[in-house]
Amino acid sequence: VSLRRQILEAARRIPRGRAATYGDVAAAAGSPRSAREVGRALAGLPADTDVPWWRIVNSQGAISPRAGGGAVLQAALLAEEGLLGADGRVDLRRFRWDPATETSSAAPKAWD
DNA sequence: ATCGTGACCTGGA
DNA sequence: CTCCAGGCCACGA
Repeated sequence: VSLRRQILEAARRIPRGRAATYGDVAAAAGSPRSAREVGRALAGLPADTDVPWWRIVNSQGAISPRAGGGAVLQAALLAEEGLLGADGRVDLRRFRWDPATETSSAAPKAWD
């Protein structure tokens, strides 16, 4: 369960207004190749978890098609944080979370 | 303990 | 855009 805990701890660090990919979280958890395990860990989260699971999307910036019933809620939450683009996907170029920048609102570097 | 199967993925063709 | 194969981990038999 160690890896799973690592994953959840990493996911919990994602600040508001930012999103991360499954791969990012896996890497932050110390297992870069376990993106799928991230999805599995999220699937088992309790409803009252403090983990911002909705900020985790796939490498395309899209909500995982296998996200189950939570997909709709996820889209709503992402939209609320202004992360969702017009195409229904997160623009990772702008909002991708950098594990190195701890809490900070660390200036999301300007994009263009 | 081993073995087989499945999973909210990812990158390449 | 779709299809294909790889790789890591957890779980049940």
